[in-house]
Amino acid sequence: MIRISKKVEYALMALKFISHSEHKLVTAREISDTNNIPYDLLSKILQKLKNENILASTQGTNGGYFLIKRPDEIPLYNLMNAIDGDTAIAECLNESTDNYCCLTETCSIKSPVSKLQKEVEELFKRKTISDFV
Amino acid sequence: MIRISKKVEYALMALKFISHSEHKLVTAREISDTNNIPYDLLSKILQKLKNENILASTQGTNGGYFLIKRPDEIPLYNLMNAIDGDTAIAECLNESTDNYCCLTETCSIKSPVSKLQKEVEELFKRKTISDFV
DNA sequence: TTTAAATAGGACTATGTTAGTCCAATAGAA
DNA sequence: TTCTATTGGACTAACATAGTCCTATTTAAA
Repeated sequence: MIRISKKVEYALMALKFISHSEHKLVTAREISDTNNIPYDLLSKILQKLKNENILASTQGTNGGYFLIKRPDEIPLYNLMNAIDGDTAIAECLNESTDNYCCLTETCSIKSPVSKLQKEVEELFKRKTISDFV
Repeated sequence: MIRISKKVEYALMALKFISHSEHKLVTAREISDTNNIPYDLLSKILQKLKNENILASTQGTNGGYFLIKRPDEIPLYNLMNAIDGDTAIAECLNESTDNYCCLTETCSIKSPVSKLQKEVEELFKRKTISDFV
């Protein structure tokens, strides 16, 4: 099963909402209420988008979030990486060394799977947030 | 995270092994031993490939499995469906009615996500087992 | 006709991931 | 000082995946 996570869906909905908003700043509460997204979960997601320099925020009363990149400058690939971490389609394709695959010696399909990985990656790099807003 | 399951990886390895074998029949044990795949798990996978009319089998001593389709006639998409069930990239895109998404009314991204779904699907339909053997 | 080798298949468990919750701290405007 | 908002750590619940165990059933060979 190959699936984009609920968190990424929520992120897309949030970014759509923010990019359509007339106000300078949009609060997590607003987004949560209008899109039926659990508030606490959404907060975490927005923070990750901030850390990835997709959003910026101001705290305190009248605070909120705003976009600091144009939607067409944000590949879906980056969004997914920011939220869920690695996007490798198979564990063994992960760069991190602590994810050593015990089949390394005998694996007969590593090369074609890598190729598939690249094609999926390209698809998700081509897609940007502007395709969703 | 978007990922093909270990089961699908095992299926690809098994199909590669079978398609390269000189013998008419290949046993689950042979495949399991030479590829380091857990025997019981592999058995289940081969049975599913049989139900999907990718493999056929004969039981009993000297029994085993054999391919009944050419690798280039088996889209990766079908393999994944046979083994893991639905391949929708988002829950809400599932056809089955018992998978009702509670965001249906408010979901703002259904249409672009559907489009992405189609593109991913096409990629996995284009790829066939012959790309892996 | 017995035995061994093989597929067939149900039920169960262990582990890991995802989604979601709870709580406390910090920042800033009114 | 109080209220509103982001920040962020820790935890829990639910679910999916991977793997195991056990018992038929089928068939060729001894």
